[in-house]
Amino acid sequence: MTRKGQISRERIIEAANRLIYIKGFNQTSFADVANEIGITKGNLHYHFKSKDEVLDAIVEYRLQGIRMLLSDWDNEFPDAKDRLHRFVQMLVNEEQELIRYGCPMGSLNVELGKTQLTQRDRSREMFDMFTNWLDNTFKQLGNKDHRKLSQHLLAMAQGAVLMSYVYSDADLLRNEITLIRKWIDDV
Amino acid sequence: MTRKGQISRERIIEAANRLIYIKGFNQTSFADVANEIGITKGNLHYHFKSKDEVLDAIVEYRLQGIRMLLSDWDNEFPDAKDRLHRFVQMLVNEEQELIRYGCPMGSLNVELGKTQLTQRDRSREMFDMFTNWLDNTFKQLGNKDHRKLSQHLLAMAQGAVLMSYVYSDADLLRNEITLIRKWIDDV
DNA sequence: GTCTATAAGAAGATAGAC
DNA sequence: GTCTATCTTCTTATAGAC
Repeated sequence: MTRKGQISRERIIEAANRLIYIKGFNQTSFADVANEIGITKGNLHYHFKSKDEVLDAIVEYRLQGIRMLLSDWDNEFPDAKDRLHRFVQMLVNEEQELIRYGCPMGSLNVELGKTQLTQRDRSREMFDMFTNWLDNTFKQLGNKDHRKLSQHLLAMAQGAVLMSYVYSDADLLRNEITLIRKWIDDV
Repeated sequence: MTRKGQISRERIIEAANRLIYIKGFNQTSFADVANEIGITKGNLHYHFKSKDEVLDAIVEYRLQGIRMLLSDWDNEFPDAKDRLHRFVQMLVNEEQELIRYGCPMGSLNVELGKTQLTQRDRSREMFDMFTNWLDNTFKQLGNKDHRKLSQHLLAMAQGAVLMSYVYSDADLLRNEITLIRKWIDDV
């Protein structure tokens, strides 16, 4: 693949990723994505034969991002509890986007889970990545119920984001974050 | 409106409500709904001029259901804490559907919040109904932070349902329910 | 009220010129 | 690689017969 081709492909993935987060997968058309970056639908189809392939690329792109994120956290925070707090800090850093558009991972899974089961299976890997990372972190804290704890932390985070998204309410999110932090301290 | 007409309208709303829960709003077409109850698309359009009107009717239908539900709980459980536990019991009773299709209220709001803001505002009233009811219940328990507590309980419930839906995992849901119940007891 | 027929547009996808 | 043109299918919606 040529250098120019790689750049185009990357631009498509980034634009599609953003649009799908904002508008949802089924509400984002080839025309939307093509328009966004100033190419035609035909050209887009040269790079991706189907919408399904675009989704595949987006999920892979996101997985790669999560992989790097978790790797960075592992390097930066040797202490397990610090890592848990870093996880929660993500909700603070992304506050505005979370309130406006919800969790990119959660909303995509909810949407695909309804009717696109195959695609949903792939997008679930994003959850797996966080679940497994949290699982290891709780294990390192010596907790026997590490699996349950990792799922519970994810559930609290998802619930907090969903509610603050429903009500477009930053205070709601901040209050939930406080509660989650207390929970982490008490674990 | 004739008796026969009312029956048809009711049947349409119930079928559309179910399909929209299972498939999502944007993925449910007029043809789907018409097929489901054995009428034609043209006939459906006689009863509802637009898809938006169908959604309106569904939201009103659901609100009515929630209104009755909460009213029943108020009558059956004079004790505030019993009422909170009755709320959580809903997650047990609806376990299979929640795991398969998620929360009807949460998933609809997530979907509409992306691009259909007007319709989303209406569907948010379902959340308002629970929020206000829980708010009153916590107030009755004499808690100063009643608003925060009601939002937190809803957030935990939504997070629990979302995670168990993502993983199609009844055990995950049951474990979360146990934690929520403990939280209620400690409030 | 319920039907058939049809319009009008959007969407995913393909073919072929450049 | 990128474009234009076209196809097909689906979806919302309307018109008019019965």
